[in-house]
Amino acid sequence: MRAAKRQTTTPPARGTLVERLVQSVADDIVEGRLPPGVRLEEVELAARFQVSRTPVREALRLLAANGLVENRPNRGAIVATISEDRLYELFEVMAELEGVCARLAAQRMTPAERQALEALHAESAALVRSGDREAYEALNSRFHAALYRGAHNAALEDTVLAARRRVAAFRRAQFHVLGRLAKSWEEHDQVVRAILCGDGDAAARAIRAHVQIVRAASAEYIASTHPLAPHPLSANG
Amino acid sequence: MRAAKRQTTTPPARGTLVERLVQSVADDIVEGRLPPGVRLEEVELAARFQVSRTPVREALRLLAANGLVENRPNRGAIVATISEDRLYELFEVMAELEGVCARLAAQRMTPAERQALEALHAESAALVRSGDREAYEALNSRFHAALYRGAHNAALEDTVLAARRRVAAFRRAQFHVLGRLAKSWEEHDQVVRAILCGDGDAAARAIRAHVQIVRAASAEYIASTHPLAPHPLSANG
DNA sequence: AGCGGTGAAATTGCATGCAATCTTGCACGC
DNA sequence: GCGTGCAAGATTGCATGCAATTTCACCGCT
Repeated sequence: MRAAKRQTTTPPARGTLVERLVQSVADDIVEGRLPPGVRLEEVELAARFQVSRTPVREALRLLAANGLVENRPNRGAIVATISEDRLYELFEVMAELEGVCARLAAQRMTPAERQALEALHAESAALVRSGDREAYEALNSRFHAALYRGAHNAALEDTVLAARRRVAAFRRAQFHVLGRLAKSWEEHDQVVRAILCGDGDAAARAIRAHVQIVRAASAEYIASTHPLAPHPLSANG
Repeated sequence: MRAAKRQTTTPPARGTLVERLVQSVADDIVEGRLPPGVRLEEVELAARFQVSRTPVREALRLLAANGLVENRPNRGAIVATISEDRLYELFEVMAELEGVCARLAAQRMTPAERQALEALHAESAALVRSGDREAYEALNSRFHAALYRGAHNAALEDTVLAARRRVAAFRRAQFHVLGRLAKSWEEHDQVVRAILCGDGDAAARAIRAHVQIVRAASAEYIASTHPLAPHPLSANG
């Protein structure tokens, strides 16, 4: 246990072990390296991270509390799966929460925050032209995060970020649908304009529509690649 | 903390140990038997529940993930404290989430659900007349729960229930403020009427106003009993 | 007296071991 | 042939022990 404190993969040993495990596994799930349904065995994870089972267990329970893994008592943990209906529900929650954030942000953002949001938005325009999906997605996250923060309510921010993490595991590659990049930017544009005008209701409507469109795009993409749940309802293959 | 083991309701060991610990400690916090700021030492809890530290640790981490306890690394856990500003934020989140639920419920509730909501509401009227605060609070919880369920979105229901648990630890005894019972019923009445009419926006407005009033009443009560945080700046504005 | 260093006690973090439960493969009986 | 019971392996649940960190009282110094 002596030299186990220096994981050359992660620069320094920062934070507690459990925190790092949670972060690492959560990233793997959200980034798609651990697809839904994969079993997460404690001994295997412990071996991979060179730690004992105890911190692994605690990390798995935390991830289960965050909705990223399912923890069946005495039956092990798996990466959270989701039905089409449930994913629809999660997107609806996201849409409503982002709508609330947008409305409050339109009312409360400081001039500096409005400028920063506009700057992010302008910066992403160049990525639309170059078609850099990955960079656009990164900026997209920052755009939405700025919106959440602009509501000036840390509890609301935490809530919507948690919802975003849950949904992120299932909505990767939304921009793979053709033409989504430019459309996404235009939808953002409406949100930005409404916020700069201080029209909270318009901003809420715009972002709710945006998320609903993202939902539709994600459903389309997911349906075209692999069925997430054994839902033989629409078994048109 | 002597005869606190009045758990005659669940004599058999159902569920996993950690689940029972979480439930028990969460109840103690929400019901006020464990006030904010109290230290939760692992060995003490382990001794009280006659278990080892391992399940206690996992339970504490889960409670921390739920926002009911604060878990400082290497420094132990305490029952979650909250500043006045943060409590205000939590109430705002509650108000917005309940507003979303009310709007969707007005659109989606089945006739049977509408009848059930109306029945709950009518039943609580008698408790207002008799002034039975405790019974009213129980029915109040069921009323709000029916509203959440009426939105027909399990993810939304989970989200708002989690927020409600977080805020519950700090809003006990809202009905101690004089006359709150009758006013609360009247506010509910507006919500019920709007839902029965199918007017989602009106229902959302009504329940948001209701929660904001509850917030004010709670703040009043809390300020009159004990200051939760050393926040001398009354950011009333 | 006030202040900073120091070491022991207290407490948490992690590792390991055993018991309980679930899974799986196979033999047995219908 | 196929379903059922059962036992061995695999996996999780919990207990215990040791290491690391924090806390705090005590002591010496300015």
